[in-house]
Amino acid sequence: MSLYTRFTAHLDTVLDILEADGVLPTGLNRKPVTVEPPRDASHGDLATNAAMVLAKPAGTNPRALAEAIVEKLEGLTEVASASIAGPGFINLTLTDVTWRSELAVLAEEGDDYGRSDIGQGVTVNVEYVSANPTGPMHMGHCRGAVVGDALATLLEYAGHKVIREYYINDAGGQVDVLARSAHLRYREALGEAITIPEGLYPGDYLVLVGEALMHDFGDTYKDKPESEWLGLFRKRAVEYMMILIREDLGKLGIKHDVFSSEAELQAAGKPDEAEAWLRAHDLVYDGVLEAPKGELPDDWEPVVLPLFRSTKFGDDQDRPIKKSNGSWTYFGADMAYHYQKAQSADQLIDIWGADHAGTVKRIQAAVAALTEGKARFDVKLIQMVRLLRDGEPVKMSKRAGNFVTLADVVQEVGKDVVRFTMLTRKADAQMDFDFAKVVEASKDNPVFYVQYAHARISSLGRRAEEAGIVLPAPDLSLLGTAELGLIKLAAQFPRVVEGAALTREPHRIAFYLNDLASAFHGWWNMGNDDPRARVILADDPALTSSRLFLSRGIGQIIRNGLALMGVAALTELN
RNA sequence: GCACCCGUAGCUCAGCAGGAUAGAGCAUCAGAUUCCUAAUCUGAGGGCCAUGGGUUCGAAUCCCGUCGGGUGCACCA
Repeated sequence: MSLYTRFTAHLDTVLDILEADGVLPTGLNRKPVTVEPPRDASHGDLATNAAMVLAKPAGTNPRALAEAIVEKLEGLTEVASASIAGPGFINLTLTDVTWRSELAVLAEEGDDYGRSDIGQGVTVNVEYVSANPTGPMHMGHCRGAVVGDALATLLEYAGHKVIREYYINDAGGQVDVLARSAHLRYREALGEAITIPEGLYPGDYLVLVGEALMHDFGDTYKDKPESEWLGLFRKRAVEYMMILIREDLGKLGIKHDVFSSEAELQAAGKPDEAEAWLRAHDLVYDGVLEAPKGELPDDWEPVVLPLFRSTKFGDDQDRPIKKSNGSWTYFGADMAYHYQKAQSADQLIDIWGADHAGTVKRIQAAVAALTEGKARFDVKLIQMVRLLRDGEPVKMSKRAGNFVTLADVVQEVGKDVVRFTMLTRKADAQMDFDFAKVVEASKDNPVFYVQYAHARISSLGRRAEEAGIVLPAPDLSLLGTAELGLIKLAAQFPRVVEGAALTREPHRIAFYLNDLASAFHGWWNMGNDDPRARVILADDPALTSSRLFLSRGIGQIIRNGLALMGVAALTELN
């Protein structure tokens, strides 16, 4: 239990007592009551707004209530002092012993320091990546992949059951194009000279697929009409693409639990089931869409389509679930897919590129309809990443097939750098990824800065050994003011993890680690001005041992934080 | 025309489950290196949190309008 959680419980007990004493009426809503570190450290270690938010419903004034609460809180052994400030804040200062013992807790819990059960075992399905199976992964997919994966890890750490899922879009027109492109490469593998026409995928990665297909089928389908091979080639080419994609994901350290196929979903009749249910509830009807506002497409004509009443759930327009040729729209299938996911999870999260922002409302409407409002469902939009090389945008053309692949980037800068960097911005803010900057060894680069702190800590252990200092058991009472400051920041880690999990914002971990690293570097550098402030003091094994203990604690937190981000901690820099 | 996202220091961005005097890095200026890795650190200046209202004891944070930027707008995925 984190220190903050513990004090929330303490405060709760105090409020119970005040209720029993008749100072507070029973049944007050305590939800707005918070226990947090104050922004300004001079206000103490913890602050609560309890008196302010409860005074009004209790029919008393904040100061009087605060006094009653303070009186009880002062009785706690962990509290050094409690005071009332401003409009009714209660500020607590904890004893040094309390903080020092938190350091012992950290050492004791190790890799689990920061783990919590706030998720209460609720199952969350996180669907991320879901790149079309028509080619290798490129950098456009990267950020969503990392954010989704880190979020999944974070939720697990916070006590959720997590299903990591990938939706294979293998039923649309683009996989026909893939099949035709693969067939062309197949003919090429059989010795034919080919030219790639406009509209087919030109990428080199299909050469291998063509060769594989040649091994699979010999020349059986070389000159056959499309109708004889299209379905088969589609299926086989998608399989090969998924092997490629899994490999790419593996390079980023990402492994999904479930891969769901859109084609299989349709073959199993899931969209039909969803449609039938929705029709029975008058949520699907046959109708004609209004002409789109703004510029009218050339080929627009009114047609009757089965429409889902997404307007009933806040969308601007009802949405077709089938095309005029009778096949399912992407939305029609996706709707059924989300319904299927909701069968095995309490909550759903989709990680999407921001270019799909326009379709969020309809899928949320569909989930609300099909689960009758029971499943929490969030769509997290991931903004674009601009690739730069020394400040200049990297030119890419998907049509020419020369997009920057994820594998190339991982190869160039490394998995850990890619993952960390992708988490140094809030997901819904655009970001730049500069090949030069992300590997720069300077404090401008948080990836490096955090790793450097960890490397320094690791070096301390080695140094102490080399110096041959015989270390006694650490005596935490030797740690002074500067060390306590570091401990207080370290003790916030569990709170940061909880906050990141609740708001589903994994980037908070990266920012916290940067702050922690900064505090550590500052502490370390005190040793430059004052040699007595160094960690390793050959003539003072007791102090050395205590400071090493603290350093290791900081190192532990950096490792825990990095682990949540899927990044390995470095023990030395090269 | 409509919807969504964004607007915080000169620049890049945190902070937004409402909390006290709005933070960090870069850049600028002034300092620290016989050093446990200075690949670092210390300090200073720099803000009508786009704007106008509203809710609240309290708003950068929540709600509405306006302005500015980005994205997407029929049976593409």
